Amino acid sequence: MRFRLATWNINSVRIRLDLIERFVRAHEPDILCLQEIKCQESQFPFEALQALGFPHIAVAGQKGYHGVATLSRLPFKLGERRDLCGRGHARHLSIKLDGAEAGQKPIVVHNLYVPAGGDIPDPVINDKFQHKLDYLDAMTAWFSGHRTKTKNRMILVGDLNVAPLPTDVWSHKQLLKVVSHTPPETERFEQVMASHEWIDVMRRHVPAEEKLFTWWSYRNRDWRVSNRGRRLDHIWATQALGEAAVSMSVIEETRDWTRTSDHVPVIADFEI
DNA sequence: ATGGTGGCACCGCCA
Repeated sequence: MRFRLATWNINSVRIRLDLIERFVRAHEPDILCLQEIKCQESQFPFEALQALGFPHIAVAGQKGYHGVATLSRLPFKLGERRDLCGRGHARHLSIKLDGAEAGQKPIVVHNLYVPAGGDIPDPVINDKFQHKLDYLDAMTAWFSGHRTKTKNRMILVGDLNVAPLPTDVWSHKQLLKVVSHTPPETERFEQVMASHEWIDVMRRHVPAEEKLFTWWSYRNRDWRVSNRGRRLDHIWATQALGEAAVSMSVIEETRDWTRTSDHVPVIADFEI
């Protein structure tokens, strides 16, 4: 079984349907995980996305903010929608892929949108930063509770809003005090990864010495020239699927499209 | 050192 998985923080699914169509036609993902859909499930453009070749759709939405959706050409069962910090935010959704081989566990795909954390990296005066740290801790606790780390077949994708490595930001030194790359965040990020021996699929394909970004601020006019990017979007796999991710690519071309998202899609091909 | 942009929904919030 081979499938192509893509993740993209779309920053409003409703106003970027044309860009989703353009991306899907060019890259033909079998599963597309979207974050920041910014709408309720009742407002979600099911018909338009089904028409793009995704008959199977799961949505966790809320009014105006956040929200994730997983679109699939392959049949799946809805897993769960976790509210990790109990604030009623729609930030997680998991699915279980059908068609697994006899005797194998299903493949679970987690789609996550970790809180951005606000501007000031101080949990005492900035509750949004506290929430982000709590959210990462809750992820660690959650995955620590999973058994059979080597046999569970799970993929986790999404906008995790942390750039963990020095080469995941345009300037390690200048961003150490900027939310997304501060030590309290990157340390927790490492703890989440360790909690289930998650594999960083993107870094399996691009050496840690090389810069690798998935997000460029809207505030930099010429994003390609200034290249002040960060790697905020991630694809992880459990040990049982680590070798199955046979290729990975960051689709930078979408960042040049008119009225696009500030995040670009990341694709991984799995050969199970 | 500062301000720079964008979406949604409300008369700012969140990113």
